[in-house]
Amino acid sequence: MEIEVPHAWPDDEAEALRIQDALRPLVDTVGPGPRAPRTVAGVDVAYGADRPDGSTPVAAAVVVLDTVTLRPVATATAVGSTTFPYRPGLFAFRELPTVITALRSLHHTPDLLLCDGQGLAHPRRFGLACHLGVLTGLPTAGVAKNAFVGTFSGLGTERGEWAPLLDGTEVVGRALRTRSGVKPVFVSVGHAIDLATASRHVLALAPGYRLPETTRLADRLCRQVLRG
DNA sequence: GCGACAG
DNA sequence: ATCTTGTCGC
Repeated sequence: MEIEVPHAWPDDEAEALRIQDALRPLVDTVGPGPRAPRTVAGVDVAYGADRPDGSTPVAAAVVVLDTVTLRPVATATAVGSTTFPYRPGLFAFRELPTVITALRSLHHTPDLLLCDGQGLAHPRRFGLACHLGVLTGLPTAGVAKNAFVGTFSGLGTERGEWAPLLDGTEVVGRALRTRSGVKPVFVSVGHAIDLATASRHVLALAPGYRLPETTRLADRLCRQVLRG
């Protein structure tokens, strides 16, 4: 698919913050997004050992699933390297360049993109999923294994139950139980979709494990690519 | 000032 | 994220 990147990739923190500020107003937090997506893509990145020159090997994978069969219908991968260090809140600048490369080689445009990490549940309301949504124009949502900002309480123990993720009084996402008795995942809006719709799709994509099949398959693929 | 901090 | 096999428990 075609992706226009409106900014150069920053090499320092201050520039990265400026880019987030500039792109944040472009996020569509209303949606409602696809009610019945036919395909959903999972995106993930794996890292190798830091090189002596300070760069880090990166492999990105995109796996498109048919929402009915939950089987892959298309995949794309890319390898690269990063010099941007890991900084909570600036995660996207470390991962997105290679992810964009992979997406550009994808011969299919999914109805929804699920990212590993946060969307609006971010200190400046512009997590990885928001950033990728703005760059691609596709509906996106974040599915994180841990909360970044926000707290929740009163979450039931059964699969399907959820509790709002609150940052002060603002709902920034949702703690969603995808497996009974197992730690929830943290869903937040990325772009062009609403929270309830995004959560519904995440639950449907995770019939057997805590993480949705999209991210499980993307995770497996990028690790495989990183090796050889 | 101290600790926390998506992947 | 990554370094890593078996193992305790439902």
